[in-house]
Amino acid sequence: MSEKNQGSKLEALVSLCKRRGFIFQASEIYGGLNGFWDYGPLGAELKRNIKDAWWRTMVRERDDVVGLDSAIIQHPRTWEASGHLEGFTDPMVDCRACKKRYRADQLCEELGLKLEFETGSNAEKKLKLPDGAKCPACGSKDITAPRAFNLMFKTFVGPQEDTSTVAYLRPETAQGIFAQYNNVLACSRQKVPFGIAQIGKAFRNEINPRNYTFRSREFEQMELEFFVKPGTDAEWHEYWVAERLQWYQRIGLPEGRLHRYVYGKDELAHYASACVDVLYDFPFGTQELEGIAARGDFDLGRHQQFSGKSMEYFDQDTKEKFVPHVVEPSAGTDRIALALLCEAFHEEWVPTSDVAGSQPIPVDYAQPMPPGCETRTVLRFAPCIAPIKVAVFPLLKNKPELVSKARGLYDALRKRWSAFWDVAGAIGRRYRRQDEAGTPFGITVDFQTLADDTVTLRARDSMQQIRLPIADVAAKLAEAIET
RNA sequence: GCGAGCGUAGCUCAGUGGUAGAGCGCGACCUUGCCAAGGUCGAUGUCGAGGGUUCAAAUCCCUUCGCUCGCUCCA
Repeated sequence: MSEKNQGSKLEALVSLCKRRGFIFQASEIYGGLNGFWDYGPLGAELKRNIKDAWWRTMVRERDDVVGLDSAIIQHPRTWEASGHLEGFTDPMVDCRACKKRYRADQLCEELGLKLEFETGSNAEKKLKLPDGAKCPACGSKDITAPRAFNLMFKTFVGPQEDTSTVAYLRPETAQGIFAQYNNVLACSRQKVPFGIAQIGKAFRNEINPRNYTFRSREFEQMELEFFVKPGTDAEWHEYWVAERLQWYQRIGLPEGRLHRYVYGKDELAHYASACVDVLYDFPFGTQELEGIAARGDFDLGRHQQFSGKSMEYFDQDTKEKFVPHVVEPSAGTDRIALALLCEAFHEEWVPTSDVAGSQPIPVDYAQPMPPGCETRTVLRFAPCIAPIKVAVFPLLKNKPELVSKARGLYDALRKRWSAFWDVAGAIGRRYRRQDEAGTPFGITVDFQTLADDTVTLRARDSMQQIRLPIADVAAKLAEAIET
């Protein structure tokens, strides 16, 4: 598909997400707020399903991982220890002549110079460019003073606003895990190797949020910190990369559009021994869903240093004492939600006024629509992550016996799955509405149901119907949804 | 943050100084035996927001917010 078509595909998806209630712009009634998004009824279900799938795979189905839900606001020292307070500050300069922008430190490095501090008694140190600094592009010396960008959201604990009460909204959930490492270890009876998993909101004051929800200022992370014996980092890192790639395929992202980016030695943070990003082919480019990093003992070591509390682990078998090394698979829930939406979104040509069972064909954007066809928009979510699993319809709403029979089935199914009830309009319209919501199954109660207790089960992707006894419905759905 | 473009109904968009529109969608009712069907009726809205010019502003000017693209950034 051409770049233009990719762009219009994303536009069509954005429009559908609003129309059907997946994603809304945050604070829209006040003109919106850059970098923030709200999830509507279907989006909330979708995200919940992603998080449930992750938690099930990473925590419940494993013996060696336990969960945590730590506070968004941690002691400010946390961010000194983690390096975020310093490392998140990228001083930037602009060339007034040619309008290019640079990171001040990178600009200086390029010119073989060093960034300097303003002389003065200001409590906050101000950076300044050294003499001789010039724009590498146009050579102009008319460059703005470095401006500091702290990418952490700042707030105050308690009603007093001064430097003693400054706190930050966490830029990642990981540090809450490291800070509670000792407590979790003590209560969970886990032994190294073991992991602590957490799902939660994180906040970054991104310079320029872009690409729909891809880079947001408030977002949700799903992070595992997996603690291993020093020296076993590499094998565990490899293990988790493979595990995670498998998980993405299970929730419906095909292998062909997933990629791994292996960091070169020169790209790694100084304490890291390996890092692999899991990438997905978004319409706007191939971008990260998750980073899996082998971080050594950097995090626990730093917290040990800053808190004065020992983070050492005593291995009963070998009688060794060590600070565990950590392997960190860190995924972005909102990015995964966006990837699933992009992957699921399809437009198809379907013959009009045809009987049930007509086969849809994928839209060929290079061709005009064949005569006698119309476009069907369908979200082909994997059943396990579809916001609504099944919709139940009485064939006609003005026949009370159909309505009450269908309602009974709906009430039974909704106890187990998220289900949808719709009596309004023609049956075909109701099917198509569910196609746009990504609902994999539609069940219709008709007059034959009243006679023999069978219903039709219509599949979203093929538009095919089968007839089966009501007694078999739950098993049939479970087969598709719960595998 | 810089540059360019854009912002009108839920969605897609028309409307260049003079009574805010279309298609689709949405709601109610009727009809209707399985793929966006037909009929009748209905609601769509501070034309992104604020200010200015004008007898008169969706339209012209300024500011601001948001979106898109490019630059930059992505620890």
